[in-house]
Amino acid sequence: MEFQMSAADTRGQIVEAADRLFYERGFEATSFGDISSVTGLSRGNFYYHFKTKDEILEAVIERRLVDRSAMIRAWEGGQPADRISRFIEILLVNQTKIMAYGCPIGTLCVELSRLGHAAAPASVGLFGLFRDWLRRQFEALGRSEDADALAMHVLMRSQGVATLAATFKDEDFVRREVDDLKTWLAAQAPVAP
Amino acid sequence: MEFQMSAADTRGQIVEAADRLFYERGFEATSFGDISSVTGLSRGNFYYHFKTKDEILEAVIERRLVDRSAMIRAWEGGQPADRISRFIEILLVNQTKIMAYGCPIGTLCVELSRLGHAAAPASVGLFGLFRDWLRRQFEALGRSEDADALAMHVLMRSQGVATLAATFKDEDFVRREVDDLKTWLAAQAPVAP
DNA sequence: GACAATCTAGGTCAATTGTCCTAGAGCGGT
DNA sequence: ACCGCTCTAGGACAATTGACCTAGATTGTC
Repeated sequence: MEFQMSAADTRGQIVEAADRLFYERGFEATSFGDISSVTGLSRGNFYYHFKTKDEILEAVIERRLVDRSAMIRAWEGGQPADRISRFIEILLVNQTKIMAYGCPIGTLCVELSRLGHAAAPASVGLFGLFRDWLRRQFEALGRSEDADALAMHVLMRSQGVATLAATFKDEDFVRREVDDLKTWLAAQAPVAP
Repeated sequence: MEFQMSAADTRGQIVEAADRLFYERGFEATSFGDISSVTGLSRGNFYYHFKTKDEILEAVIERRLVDRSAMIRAWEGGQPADRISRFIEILLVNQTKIMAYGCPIGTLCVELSRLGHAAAPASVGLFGLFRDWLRRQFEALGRSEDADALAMHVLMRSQGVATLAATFKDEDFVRREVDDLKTWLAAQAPVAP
């Protein structure tokens, strides 16, 4: 190579490629050869930046945590119900990818949980991020009593839509369920303004 | 071996073990060595009964189709709403396994769809089985107009509950969502008897 | 009891896996 | 120009993978 990249850039490149591949193919199904092909970096180079494949997974989870935190932060404006709506609309914004690969968080959690992987709890933390945030929105909506249950309900329906979208690849279904979920949401406010 | 099993028994033993392992670990993550350990049969023996690993997968899908068809047939008694309730209650009956490995159909469909596996459409057929059956129940319930959409809605919520159950392993959540889904179901009948 | 068909065990094969090692290229400071 | 540190490439490693092969054990039929 003529020009050497800074270590941080290379590391970021690896994590970015791994993030995408872990989503599209799954963690176990993604090999170092795959990441090597995508990044153009040699396999041996990975072991300067990471000791094991599991360490790359940790970095990917951390990257997603940062990314999703920023996403949530960008939703701060507007009423609580509008913020929840933005979460629901991820299903439309990322529709193409979801129909092809499912939900990046849900699929990862199930895969890691199933294999009893050490990083499984960390991946659940990704869900926890949205769960806590949704709970706070429902609290702000005046539903402090069952805020967490409502948050789980929204997560549940998002996951269900993502799974069936990846299975049947039906755009109308996604649109319909997003509308239905929004209708449900509108009925959750205990008082009208 | 002292006693030779009939070919059908051996084949069935392989498919049964593969069915369980494909569920618990996933298709790709399950090796011939794993199936060999569980069944006590030699690796080489598999290739007398199946040409490839994909052929075992086809047999597993076929086995599940037969199994789920029988399950559905056993629900024939009672009112349409009661039958749909039995479907919903799978989440409680198989709660332990679902909390450990997710839904056997949903996880398989997503894995095969993601990898672009040739057997992906066949696995979607497993969903189709329940989808069609649920649609017929909603038609019998007097909801011919949107019967399929209602069927997909029930499937969607089941998948969502299964995914979050496998993620958070929260029994109360499952119980709560099953109750909620039944409440929703009770509100779907256009006329009371 | 002998024979042919059916079934099984175990070995071998090339390919791929995650991991490790080392030579050396690129870089910043002197 | 030199040196030491950071970074990279490419090969080697043992282990595991799905697939294939073949000798022989078991079985049913005559």
